[in-house]
Amino acid sequence: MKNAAPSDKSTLLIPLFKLLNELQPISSDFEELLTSSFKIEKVGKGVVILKEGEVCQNLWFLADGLMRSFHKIGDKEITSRIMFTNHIVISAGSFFKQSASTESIESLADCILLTLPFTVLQKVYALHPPFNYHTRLITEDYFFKQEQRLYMLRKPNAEDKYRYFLEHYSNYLQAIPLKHIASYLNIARETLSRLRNKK
Amino acid sequence: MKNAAPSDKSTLLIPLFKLLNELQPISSDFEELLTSSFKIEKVGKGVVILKEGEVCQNLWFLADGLMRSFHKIGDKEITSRIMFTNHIVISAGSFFKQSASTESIESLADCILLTLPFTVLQKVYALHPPFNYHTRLITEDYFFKQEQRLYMLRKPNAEDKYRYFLEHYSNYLQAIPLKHIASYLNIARETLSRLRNKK
DNA sequence: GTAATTTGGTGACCTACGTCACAATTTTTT
DNA sequence: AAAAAATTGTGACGTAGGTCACCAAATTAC
Repeated sequence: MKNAAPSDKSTLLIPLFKLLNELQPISSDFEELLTSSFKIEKVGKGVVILKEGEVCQNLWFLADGLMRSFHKIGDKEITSRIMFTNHIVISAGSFFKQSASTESIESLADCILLTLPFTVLQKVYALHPPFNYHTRLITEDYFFKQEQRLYMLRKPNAEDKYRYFLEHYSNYLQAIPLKHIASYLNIARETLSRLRNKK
Repeated sequence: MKNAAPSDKSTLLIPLFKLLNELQPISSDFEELLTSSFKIEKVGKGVVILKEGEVCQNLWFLADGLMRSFHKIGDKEITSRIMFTNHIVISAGSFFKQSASTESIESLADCILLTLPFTVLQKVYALHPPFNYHTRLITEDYFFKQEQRLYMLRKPNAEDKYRYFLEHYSNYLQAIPLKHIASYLNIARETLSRLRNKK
């Protein structure tokens, strides 16, 4: 853990509050409520924060670092999402329905996480119903991104899929091990290796 | 159009209100507001209700019938979703952001639609903020279903994809032309034909 | 700084499935 | 009820990309 980034909650939450305020301004009271609802947590690289089969009891705001979600088919790991700094991390189905997760989530780098338990979030909603508006829009946005990913997976060949990745995530190319990118794009590690070197 | 189903709004909206009430009971005042916000519309088979490039200005509640969304790659149509009776029909990205749609939506059978324009929906939210709660949960649910579809597209072979379809939609098998199912599963029409007949 | 482990690159091989072409069947039109 | 159009089935064939095996390079551990 070489990370020397600022590590107090209010600082780390600035990007989240910025996002919320852009959707609809929030009061400083509510900001405080939210701040006190999150718990700060640091994890090193390669830590599994949610294991297949468990219930995803937390929502994480990834203040710094990189994560991926994956599930197993036989002894193979399929990377389903790659998640970046200042994004929300959950296993959607499991968190929303508080049911067993079909995927695991692990860190691909040292991470700073702000953890919000499901139960606490429900209290936040109860205390502050307008927050449903914010989360509705955020969920809509994540829905939209899922749709993009579905388009990607339907691309007719490996090259088009890789091109999609370049267009959307080129700034993260260095940080993510090739094998995870390949798995995310649903192509073989070797195919991606050839693709990026040839041509 | 051979459909002789009941055709008054309040009757057609019963399944929607049932869904809403299960999430959180709604007042009869609000039910009335919603009912008056929807417009009833019937379309025959093969009608395109949203064209690629247009803004998806409506949310539709599909009271009866069957629809699909698709986009073009070259001269090929890729079916992205198949939508059933009593489900909400939108082009998510386009509707949420009121931006140009990347997909078209067309009816696969005679349909009864209940149409709610985006602008009217915004007024509904304004008049009745708790409705954000309902739509948040509904969006979460659709998000979850998207996730399922992503799993499907990552299945390692055509047979597994077809099996997924059988498990989830076997009751609609007859109603949907094979070529659309194949396209939805991202496999060739011919492959699906062989799959279902052989074995 | 060296050993151990993980990750990425490259060749050889093979097969699942896409494509093309056309026939059979079903549905729609008139 | 016949004709036309759309949908599905089936064979022949080609290839993109998966798998296996192994080496090179980079990262991590000690």
